Amino acid sequence: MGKGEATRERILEIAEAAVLAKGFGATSIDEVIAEASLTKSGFFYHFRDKNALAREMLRRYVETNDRLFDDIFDRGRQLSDDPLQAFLISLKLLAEIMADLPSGHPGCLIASICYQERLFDREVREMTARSVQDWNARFLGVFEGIAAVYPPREPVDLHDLADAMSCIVDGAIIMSKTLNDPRRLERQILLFRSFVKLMFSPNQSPAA
Amino acid sequence: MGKGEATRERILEIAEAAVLAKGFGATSIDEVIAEASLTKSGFFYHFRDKNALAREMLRRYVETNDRLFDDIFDRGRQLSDDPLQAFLISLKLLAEIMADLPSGHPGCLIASICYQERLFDREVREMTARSVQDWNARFLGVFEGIAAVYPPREPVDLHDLADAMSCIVDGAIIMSKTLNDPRRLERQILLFRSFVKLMFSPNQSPAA
DNA sequence: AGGAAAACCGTACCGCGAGTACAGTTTCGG
DNA sequence: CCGAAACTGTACTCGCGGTACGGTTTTCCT
Repeated sequence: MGKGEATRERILEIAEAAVLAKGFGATSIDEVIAEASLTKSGFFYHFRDKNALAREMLRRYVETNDRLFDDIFDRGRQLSDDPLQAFLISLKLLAEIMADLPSGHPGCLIASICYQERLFDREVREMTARSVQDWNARFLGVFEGIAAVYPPREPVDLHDLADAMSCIVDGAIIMSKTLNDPRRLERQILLFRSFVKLMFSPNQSPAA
Repeated sequence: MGKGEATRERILEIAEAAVLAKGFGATSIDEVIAEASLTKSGFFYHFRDKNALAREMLRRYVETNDRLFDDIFDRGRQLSDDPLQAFLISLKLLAEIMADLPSGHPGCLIASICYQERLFDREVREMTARSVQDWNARFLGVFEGIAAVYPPREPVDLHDLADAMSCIVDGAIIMSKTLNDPRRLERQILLFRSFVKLMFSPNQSPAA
């Protein structure tokens, strides 16, 4: 990694934390460059404007999350051949990772951008839409695999179930941040896990 | 309603739409007053600063939502004496209302504030936390009523279930806005409805 | 009707942050 | 050691939040 690239990464990291805490519109370049020990000229050498910064931040964020999901679901499949069990394991892993974040989840950049849409150009908004759709498609694949083996107890649209994954995580992040209680995120993920388990588990009376 | 109060309402309405679309930090007072046909002096006559505006916006938003929930859950209870059925009816009503919003849900002000927390004073942040807790408590009461009659199929913490309500709505609003597809919100509410139904329905084999 | 208070308007100003322009300087890699 | 990459420094424009304050209209109450 060249020196320039390292600086870019440093800027992006600082900017992301600031944007998640205060919003994009309220994040000043002056403050970012102060923390990065850089001059304004230095900043604009790397990013032509604030929108370029947003694009790179988003690209970085999506990439990181994609890798995380890849890891988690790969591990789930490694640990069980059964698609339902594999998914339940993955969800547990996800919950653990979220619980282990030192000061809670810093926030979802897509949600942050969503609430400031008019600030960004079309390209950024298309990137957010695309990444959400990608995640939905990923989960849809998982649920289709499960449903092929275990018919759902209630009639359920697998698309909606796939969407629910992102919805719950995003919603729970907001609640965790608002109430300043990081554990809520973990608990909501585990609750969704219960739901999936209940939905696809073979129909039988509970052991007494 | 006096004339001053009407102006205040007009300002709040315009500001809310702008904040939900662009974020608080990026919403300029100049633009708000232009749309409200008001001068800067007029604005500062009503609100001492931007934080006072935020406080009033939030108060208004919470009040509106509280009334909506009151209505919906009252109607549910009117239409069925059974707590589970009443809740399922209320959720259906909620889904319908969300689906009928002409251009989709405009956004959750609490989520918007959450992603710009550092912009607001302690009072505003405490108001958001308090209102979320109130909603959670409301739903907890509902689920306790249901669980008293129908023991849940899976061991579930009713607090988590109550939290899930707000999480899903908030998350689904974000997805709806990001994908520009208002129907997702409705569908997620109905999916949660299926979950509750499945969780508390008496254990029996499905009719063949 | 009249008068006081409420609800504004106009103007002038300050400071901060985004962004531009551009010339000069350091640092790194081949 | 040379050229490109990675910056620094300075100086400027413009829009926005916010202040100050005097003047004007509108409303409401007696």
